[in-house]
Order: sequence, then C-alpha cells, then structure tokens
Amino acid sequence: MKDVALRAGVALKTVSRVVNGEPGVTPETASRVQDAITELGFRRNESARLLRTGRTATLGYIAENWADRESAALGRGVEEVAREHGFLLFTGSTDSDPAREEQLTLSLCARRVDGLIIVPTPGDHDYLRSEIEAGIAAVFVLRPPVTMDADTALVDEHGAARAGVEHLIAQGHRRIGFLGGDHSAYRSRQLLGGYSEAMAKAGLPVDEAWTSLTPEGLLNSAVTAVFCASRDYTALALRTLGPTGGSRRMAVVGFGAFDMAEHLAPRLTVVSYDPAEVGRAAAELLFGRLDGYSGPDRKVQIPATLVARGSAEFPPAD
Amino acid sequence: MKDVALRAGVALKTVSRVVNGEPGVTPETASRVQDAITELGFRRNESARLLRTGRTATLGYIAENWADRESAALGRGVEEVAREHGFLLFTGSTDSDPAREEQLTLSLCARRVDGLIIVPTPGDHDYLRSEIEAGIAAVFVLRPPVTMDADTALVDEHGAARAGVEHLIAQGHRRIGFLGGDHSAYRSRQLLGGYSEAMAKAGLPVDEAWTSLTPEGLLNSAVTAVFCASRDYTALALRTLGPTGGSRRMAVVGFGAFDMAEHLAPRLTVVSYDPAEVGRAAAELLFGRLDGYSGPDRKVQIPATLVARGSAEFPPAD
DNA sequence: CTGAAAGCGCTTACAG
DNA sequence: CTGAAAGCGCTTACAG
Repeated sequence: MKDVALRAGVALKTVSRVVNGEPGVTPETASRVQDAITELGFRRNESARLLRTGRTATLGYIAENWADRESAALGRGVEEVAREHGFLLFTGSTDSDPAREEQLTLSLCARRVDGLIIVPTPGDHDYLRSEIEAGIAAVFVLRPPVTMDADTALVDEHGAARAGVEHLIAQGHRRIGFLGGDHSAYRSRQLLGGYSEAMAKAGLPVDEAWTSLTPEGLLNSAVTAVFCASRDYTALALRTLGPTGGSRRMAVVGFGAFDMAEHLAPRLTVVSYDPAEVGRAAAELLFGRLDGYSGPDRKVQIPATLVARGSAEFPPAD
Repeated sequence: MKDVALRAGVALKTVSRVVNGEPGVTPETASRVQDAITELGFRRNESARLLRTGRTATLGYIAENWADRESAALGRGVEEVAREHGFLLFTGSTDSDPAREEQLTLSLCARRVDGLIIVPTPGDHDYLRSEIEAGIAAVFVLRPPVTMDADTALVDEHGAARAGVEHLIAQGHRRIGFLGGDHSAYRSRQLLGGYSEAMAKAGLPVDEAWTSLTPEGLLNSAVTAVFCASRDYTALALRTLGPTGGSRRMAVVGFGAFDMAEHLAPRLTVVSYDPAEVGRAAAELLFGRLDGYSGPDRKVQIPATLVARGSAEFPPAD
C-alpha cells in the first residue's frame, strides 16, 4: 500500500479511500491510484485491515468428525449463511475428545474469530466463559453443552422416535424394541424418551428387555419390530436379520438416512432430518448475536421426518 | 499486552518473551508477568503476531461441495496433516462454479493463507498465477487444473476401472457396458480409459452402444454386465434393474463406496478409494512446498481397491 | 478533495 | 537479564 501511494504520488490515506471505494476522491486521482495498484499487483492484506477494525469476519465450526456425513452436511449449512454475510469459515474436528475441543476452540479464539459453532464434547465448557465475556459469540449444535447455557440448535429426536414407533404401532405391532446402546448419550436419551411416550400413549407395556436389546439378541427377542437409534445400529440390525429379514421377518425403523434405503432387504423405514438445516439455524442464531441481539438464550429444534415404505413392510408375525 | 506490561512493571518485550517462552528472563520476573497475565485474562492475539511474522499458519481447502462424502472425507485428511503442523484450516465449497472458486480463493489469499488445496472447477486458473508468485502454495486434488501446472494429488481411476472390468471378465462376461454419462469430465475419461484397456487386453471387442448406455437403456442392451462410473449411476442402474437384478440379472460393478453395499440386491461389487488419503497426500505436498521444496511439480496417485462379493454375483446369462 | 500523525497488538533488531 | 524504538499493513480521527 505504501508502494502504491509512492508510485501514484499520493498519501496512504488516499489509496485506502480508493481501495475501500470511499467518496471524496477525484476520478483522476482515483484512476492514477488504480493504475499503480494493477501495475504493482497490490492486494489489500485483510488481516492487517481487520487488526485495525477489530472484527475478523471469520467463524469457526468445530465438528465431532468432519468426515461423517452429519457433521459435513451441517457444516455446509453453516457455510451458506456465513457466505451470505461475507464471512469465512474455519473448521476442525474433535473426535469427541474434550481436550481437543478446548485446544481447537482456544486457538480459534486466539485468531479472534467473531463466532463459534460447536458440537460439544462430553466435557465441561468453562474454559469458554472468559472468551464469551471477551465478546466471542458461541452457539452449540446437536447437543446442549453440560455446564453452560448458550444458544443451541438441536434436532427433535424425541419427536423422531415417537413418529417412528407410532408408525410401527399403526401397522399392528405391539411388542416393539429399542436398539440404542448407550442410554446416557444425549441423543439416545431423547430417542428413548420419544419411544416411551409413543408406547405409553398407545397403552402398550414395555418390557425392560426390549429397551436393552443387542443386535445379536434380536433373533431371540420377543419383539416383532425394532426402532434403531442410529445408522450404525440400523446397519447391525439389518446384518443380523439378513437380507430376507431373517426367520423373524422383523420390521425395522431406523433413525438416520441411508443411501439407497429403498434397495435394502428387508425394506427399511427411516426417520431422518436435514443436518444442513441445523447448520443454517445455528449460523442464524450466531449472526443474531453478532448483530446485537443480547436477550436470553434461544433454542431451535429441527424436525425429523419419517420416510415410510409401507407396502413392502413386514406386518407383525403373530 | 501493554496492560500486562504495565501491571507487571516491565517492558512490552519482556511480556513477549514470557509469552513465547524465550530464554533470558529471571524466574522471578517471569512469574510476576504470569500473574499479571492470568489476572487480566490476557490471550495473545495471534493475528497481530502473524502480521509481524509474515506467516499465518493457515491453510485453505476449497472443495466442490463440502456436504458430499468425498469432499468431506478428503478434507478430514487435510485437517489431520494441518493439525500436525499446527495449522488451522479454512474451508469453502465451489459447487463447481468457476466464479465462486475464484472469489473464494482470492478472499483466502487476501487473508494471507500460506497454502491452498483446491478441487479445481472446469474454469481456468490464471487468476492464481500472481498469488503463487506472491508466495502462496497451491495443490490441486481429484482433477488436474486445465490451464496450469502444479502439484496434484489424484485418484487412480484408470486402474480402478481396469480392475473392475477385469473382475467381470474373470467371471466370464464378454459383453460389458460402461455407464458413465459425460465422457468429457476428467473422471469419466479416466474410467473409460481403464475400461477400454481391460477390454482390449482381453481381446474383447467393444460395441459403441455399450459405452453410451443410459440407465433406462440397460434393460434392452446386449450387455450382460455393466461398470458404473459413479455412485449416482450405480444407484440409477440398481433402480432400473430392480431388487432382483431384473429379468436381465445383470452383474454390476460400481465406482465409489456404498453404505451397506452388502445388503443390496442385486449384490454389488464396488471399486473404491479412501478420500482421506488423497487429502493427506495433498497436504504433504503442500507442506513440502512450505518447507522449501522448489523442484518440479509432483503428482501423487492414490489407488482404488475392488471389494468383490464373488459368491453372490451373477454369472453371464448366456 | 487530500494528507500527516497516531494506533491496532504484536515482534524484530539493537542497546544497555 | 531487560528495555526503548521502529515496524508489520492497514484504518481512524483530525486538519487543512
């Protein structure tokens, strides 16, 4: 910039004015500056500008694992909104490790990102308090953080499981299992809540064994249908039941989208949501804060929808 | 930092020394500075430091669409290597739009990223020349750029198609189709090259109709097996052939991994590669440049492997 | 319409 | 072992 000023025979400030399109420059002077700019191949150093300005126009998105589809699609939603606002996006993965989350987050804060969108790891987030006080906005996605209140964008897992189980009940199933592994995880807990609500509403009793199923245990279980709490569990269930649904010909509803679900045997009903919507919602919350909103914490819930393949589904065997 | 210096009663430089762990500070002075740092909740502004230092310790990864699995998994590979080097990662998607690629790339350059990993759009990349001269390293992935020489990390699509077709030939197929759409796209061209080589090597003639198949045309085609050039085409083929392989009971080999490929009917053989490997390789090339390598352009090829489900496959019908 | 000065938060030489 | 000065590349007040 100094070089440009020298070459054009003007002051630094004038170059700055031209570069920023500020008024108050003779067309003549402006074009002289422009010439110098192109001749020297000058490009304004954004970092330097932002050092002076205070804002960096950057966001950080801290995912669990950027390689999984949910994280990536969510990030794409964040990116879209960031782009509309002229923001650039930093990304990183925690692999669910709290130490890694903290290290990543703090290094983004040291870079002075304006805001952070975080899939929280199980650890506490106290380390974030001082950063938030220092003016960095933070929104949590997919799970609420444990030790902290903040804006959140979540998925309506409760409603998703309820819809899935209601679908099975409508088909005549009465003994329905829940295959979900770790019930202490936030998502499993939500799904189990939805399952329980649907069963209770229909007046159906729930045997404890039905909610502590394992994939291998499916074949010897009393259930005629099963709700799977994740794509992985759905895959395991299908593997156990085999391509024809097994001797049990069990109905399967899974949480989470599958490629080519319609080509799977046994045919599968799926309850899924659009992760990009979560990302967009989170980014909107974040920009709300950056644009001055300072009210109480907000919470957005993205719904899940059921994609049924009714005609090919298994009715209860008995 | 100024505040810290004031509070600890030392000069700016001394604070800098403590923060950077440089030698030449009395333990006593150091602890006084440390106290001031924690009391004031001071965190060094990385951007300011880097403005002085010249390097930003950031990379940019410009994908086609961050939401698709290939792009995301590739990015994860880049991230891993970046992390090892203490670099942070910017990301963005082009949606294959050259204008968007240019806009994204230039704004990353304005932020003075040290390097760029780009999935090139079809457009030219002349706009990058001056940036590269200015010292920004660039590596292209998945496709070579059209108008420019640079380091590249690619997938061995040629070998992938050859392996897939050889697999079909070994099963006895002689009339094998290639379902690939736009033959002008880089990947399709490479795959078609591998297909042709395998057929030629086996002394098998290729009817022009076999390489210009459409998904709907499959049922009336003379081929007994088909190689699909992408996950999408594989899906379309399976959709057309139906869950039992259709009246044609055609053998299908597809390029690109599928969820639950083993649960698909008709059973599917897949040739796939690990996108994270491409990302890692690209990042290594990039850091090679940043670490001073200035030799001729390098090209890395990541191999693809065939995952056969031999026992369940369809032999040729005639 | 244009410019000289001070400053953003840090580091790099150089002195003491 | 410690510090005062100058500078990274830009912008923000303020004058003229």
